[in-house]
Amino acid sequence: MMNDAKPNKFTYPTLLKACGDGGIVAEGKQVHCHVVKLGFAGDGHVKSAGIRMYGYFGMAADARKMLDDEDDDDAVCWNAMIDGYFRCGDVGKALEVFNTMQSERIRPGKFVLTSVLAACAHLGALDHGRWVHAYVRRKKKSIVMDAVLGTALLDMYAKCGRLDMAWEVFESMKEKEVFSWNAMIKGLAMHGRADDAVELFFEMQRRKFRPNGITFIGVLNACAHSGAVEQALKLFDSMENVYNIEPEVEHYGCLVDCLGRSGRLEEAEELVNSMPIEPNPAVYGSLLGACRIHGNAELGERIGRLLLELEPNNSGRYALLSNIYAKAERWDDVAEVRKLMKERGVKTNPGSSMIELGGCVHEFKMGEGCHPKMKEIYSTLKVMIERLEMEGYVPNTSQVLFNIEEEEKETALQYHSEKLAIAFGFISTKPGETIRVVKNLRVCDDCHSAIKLISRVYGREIVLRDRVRYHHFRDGTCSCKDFW
DNA sequence: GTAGGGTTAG
Repeated sequence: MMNDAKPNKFTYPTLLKACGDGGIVAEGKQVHCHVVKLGFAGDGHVKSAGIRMYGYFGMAADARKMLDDEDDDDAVCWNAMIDGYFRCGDVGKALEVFNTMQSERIRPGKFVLTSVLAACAHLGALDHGRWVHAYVRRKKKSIVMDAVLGTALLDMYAKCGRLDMAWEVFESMKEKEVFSWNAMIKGLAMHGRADDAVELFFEMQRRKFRPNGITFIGVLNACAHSGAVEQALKLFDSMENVYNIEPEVEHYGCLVDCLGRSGRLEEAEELVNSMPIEPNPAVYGSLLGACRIHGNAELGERIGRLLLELEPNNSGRYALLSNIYAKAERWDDVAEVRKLMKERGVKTNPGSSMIELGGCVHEFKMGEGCHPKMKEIYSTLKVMIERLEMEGYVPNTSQVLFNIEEEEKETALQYHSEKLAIAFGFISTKPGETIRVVKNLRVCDDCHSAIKLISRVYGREIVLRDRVRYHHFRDGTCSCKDFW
């Protein structure tokens, strides 16, 4: 017989997976059609591979349709769906699906729990993450804490502001891999603990783990956010000389960031011009950010104009350039950048802050009044700001039309999203309880100084994660030492 | 008998 090579249901999971990995959408859809025609769509292996493929394509709705169409689904299918929503940027949906899965009495194993922890980490959903941790502990006979699950758990704690718990998990892990060390190093870096991050970098080598390119992104990042320029230069040089790792564009970006933040703008620019690989927009972005911090309008203008052509749709770049002009009181240029943005139809990226209370994630956007307690939140905030003003706080909103690196505009009653989230935290927690907020953009100068004061005046610890790092406010100071 | 799963960075 010559029919041996005819495709059967065993062929399709591999095929779907390959389409997903290769990002070939048209082919993938076609394979899916075949699968349906041949009646294989209900098979668990086929189904999970299809869901995963659509997730990789960024087509969450199609993935969901596959999940819902046939009812033969197991944990692998659900896991593909959770991961799919995560990839598509709908992290809240990922957690929702996890709940649906459990209501259908499918028991999560280590794979699902790992995906869920990644979603919690992203959202800053500490309570959800803690629940997973408790679940893993409860089921320790059936769920083995391997390096991947442990890493996801410690990463969740670090990204949710609990560096102490991240460390505890890390230390207790019997199985560690390079990525576990990387996650812990990055966690320390995010929290501004540069010395500890570098120390751990050496410790991993004493334990015979070889740093890789990602490890270096972690340590270089740590240096950038603590002003440890010499350390960063030394580490960067050692990449090739000692570790035989060729620096990639991201590593150059870290170094440019580090030099620039520390005010060594000439060296930063020199590095951008002399680096052996083509700088990407992120590298120029670091340089532009440094120009804002240090008020260098001359360099800022050159780099800003370049970036506006490289990335005409990135609203953050316009905001940053406009900010640099505003700082130099070049108001005509500020207006021109805004006009350019309007002409090109560039949409601003709205700031949003999340706070998790009672197992529920609340999201706030500036100027948005849809939260049921919005009235109370605004009046609380008004009272708080008045109190701060008595303590010497001066709202810093007069000068710039856009805020830091970003796009938010602030008027008397339009508070930045983190202020709204914090006010909501105040009316929803007991006195003395730590307030934890996660923001999608970077924190601005004004909010930063206001929150410092809030932490002192109201005796509250406030933990704020912005787009790149943590700020622990306590007793009038911030863990970033005002260097961010 | 053959096939489908999770982590760190960007």
